[in-house]
Amino acid sequence: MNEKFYLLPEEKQQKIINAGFRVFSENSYKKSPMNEIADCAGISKSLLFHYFHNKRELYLFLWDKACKITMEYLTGYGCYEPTDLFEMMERGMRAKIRMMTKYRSMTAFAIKAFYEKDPEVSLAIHDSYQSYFEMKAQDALTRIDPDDFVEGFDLKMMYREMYLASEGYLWEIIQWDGELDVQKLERDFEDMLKFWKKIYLKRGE
Amino acid sequence: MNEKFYLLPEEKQQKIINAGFRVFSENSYKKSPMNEIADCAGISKSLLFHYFHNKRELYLFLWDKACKITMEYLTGYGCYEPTDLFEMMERGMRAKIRMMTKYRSMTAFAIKAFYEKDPEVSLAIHDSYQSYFEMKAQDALTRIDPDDFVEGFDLKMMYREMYLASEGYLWEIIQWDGELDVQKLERDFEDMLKFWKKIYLKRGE
DNA sequence: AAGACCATTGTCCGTATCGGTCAATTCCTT
DNA sequence: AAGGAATTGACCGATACGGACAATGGTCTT
Repeated sequence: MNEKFYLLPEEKQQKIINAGFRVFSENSYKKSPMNEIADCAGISKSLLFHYFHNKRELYLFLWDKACKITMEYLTGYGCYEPTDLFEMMERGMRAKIRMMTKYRSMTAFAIKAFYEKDPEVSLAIHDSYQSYFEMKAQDALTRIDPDDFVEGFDLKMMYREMYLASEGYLWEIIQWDGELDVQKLERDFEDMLKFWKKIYLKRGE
Repeated sequence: MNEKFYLLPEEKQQKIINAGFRVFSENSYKKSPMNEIADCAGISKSLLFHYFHNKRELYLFLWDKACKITMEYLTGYGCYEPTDLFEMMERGMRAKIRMMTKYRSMTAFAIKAFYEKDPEVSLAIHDSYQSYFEMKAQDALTRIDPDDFVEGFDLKMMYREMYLASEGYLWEIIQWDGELDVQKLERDFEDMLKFWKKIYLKRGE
């Protein structure tokens, strides 16, 4: 890509990036016209091609951007610091909610890109994904002390339960296309957490 | 549409219909080429236009088909008969799982169609949706006897919890693009239900 | 065998859109 | 005014689009 892109005023960069997220999140890679992206960013197609030499380059740049931002959020909210399970879920969810409200189309884009099948980009996406996230996950269950929980049920089941509910929650948010109320979302999720603690934990809190 | 379509052997009808579901579920209405649908159904574009005089007609036909099948499943599995809440959730989920495995792309299509914004079809979709489903829902919570549940927590919260987890579950299924194992899915969900009963119900079962 | 009927297809059309190029224009700085 | 950078409009060849229509080929009847 053309390094001069970074010399643009922040605001203009953002506008272009967001336009890319928007269009690519609504269509497959192949059916996302550069034209539309340029229009959506308020610039000419020519200028877009001036900064990104071709479509693939722009797409991969956006993917990388999305990964970096996600990474920032997750670490910024302490999701990778060792704590107990609920604390981790809360941090993770808070990070995701914030991210989704501030960069909604980016989140949608990231999901779609992850499942993109076009051979022109799919391989690069997957490779990049591995190097970003894959090793970081899955250590959630290891830092659990089973003695904290009420007896007689499957811990994995509980984790899966919570995981699915969170996913359903995020899915609900993504679909909704009105204005998002961060505070309300966070309150909602806190309620869910409280509810879980009450039910799953011995001490109830 | 051309009524002769119904005279085709069932198998061929299905192939065309499924092709439609596939393509329309993967792209927006505008960016779903009739060409692609015909190819996917193994017939010529001309023949497709022979049965459905234009794109809009095919799209709306598919939507109607999806609604009808959904309706059949829901009633067929007794989802509208009055029972207790868990029984209802189980029936509903069983219906949805069966439907998603047998008509996966149809389900994806229905979701996408519901959110379609193209003015050429969006209005018709929404009107139709209302006449199909909207009045039927929301009576789930009314047939609950609060005495059955453990005390001290919000019933609505619980319902929301379960609803979200189910949605997350379905979302997971939709994304997965390998072969689906119905039995495993149903076992999974039954486990979730058992888990819920154990936690939420006084009697534990 | 001839014709009638009908599902199915190939071909064509006019238009629109695609990714991408490039010369021209505008804008800013000195 | 001049030079360089930012930005654009016009253009290209290719292709894809929805849709129309005449031709093909098979099957049944007579």
